[in-house]
Amino acid sequence: MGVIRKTKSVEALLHEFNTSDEAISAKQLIEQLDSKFNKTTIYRVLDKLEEDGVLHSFLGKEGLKWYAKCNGCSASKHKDVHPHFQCLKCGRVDCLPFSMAIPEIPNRKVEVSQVLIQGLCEKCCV
Amino acid sequence: MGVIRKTKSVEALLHEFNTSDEAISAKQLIEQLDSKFNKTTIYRVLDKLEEDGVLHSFLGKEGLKWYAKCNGCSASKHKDVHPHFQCLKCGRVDCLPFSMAIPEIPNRKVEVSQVLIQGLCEKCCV
DNA sequence: AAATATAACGCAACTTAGTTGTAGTAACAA
DNA sequence: TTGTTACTACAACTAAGTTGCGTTATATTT
Ligand SMILES: [Mn+2]
Ligand SMILES: [Mn+2]
Ligand SMILES: [Zn+2]
Ligand SMILES: [Zn+2]
Repeated sequence: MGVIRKTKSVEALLHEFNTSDEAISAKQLIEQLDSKFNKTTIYRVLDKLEEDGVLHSFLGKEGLKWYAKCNGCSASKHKDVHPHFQCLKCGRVDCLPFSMAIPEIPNRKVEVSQVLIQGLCEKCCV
Repeated sequence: MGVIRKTKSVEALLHEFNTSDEAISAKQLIEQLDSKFNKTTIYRVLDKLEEDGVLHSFLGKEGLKWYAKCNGCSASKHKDVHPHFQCLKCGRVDCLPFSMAIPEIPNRKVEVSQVLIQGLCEKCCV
């Protein structure tokens, strides 16, 4: 962790991610914590937590930014790469606990890949 | 909604996609055709062409909307599903001509999936 | 060829996720 | 307790994309 102070907003955000296993969108966090923190603060803390390897981010269905806890990442190395799943009915998003093989592509150098699978989640399936 | 008239904007947009094999972002089309058509028109024609199975859309790196030609799709069935590649250096995007197997996920019903691979393109690789 | 119906157009105003600049405040180490 | 500066709130901004509406162009009918 680089230089990050234990401020109220940092603790509130970490609390959100520690009391849920799902991903949370920046939008949702801003709504939830609206009375307590300014949206700018939330965006900046999220940035910082990502830099420090505490969270990772990705884009969901409508191009919104989502965040989720990292497992075993650090400021210097983000190694926790995996696909994400978004429910088309309730909108919830979570990290899928496996990795997908990315094929080599002729004449191109693959560096990252992001996979977003969409469908019905456990709760909406039944 | 099959009723589409052969207007100047429709022809101009189709021309863009017929003279290039790459995907093109809405943003780029608006810039390119700025002197000829209003951006609202461009967005609406792109919508229409997608509905009609002429184009398909997806989100790129920064959440921008990209479009590319469909192969063998129709208004009733979009069957042309494949990953996309975006170059981290020049920003260009194209369709990858193969399909990726999406794993089944326990207790979930997979419906769609979008894969965006990022790295260096053919031109930027050397 | 003219009249008609309506799809498509341009424009301006709007929406909204996310960003930027800045002056004041609070965390933490000295 | 004091000093440094990371962090915060606020307001103003950015930019991709959307919406409403009066006008224009395309295709169809007469
Ligand atoms: Mn994840
Ligand atoms: Mn494609
Ligand atoms: Zn669901
Ligand atoms: Zn390139």
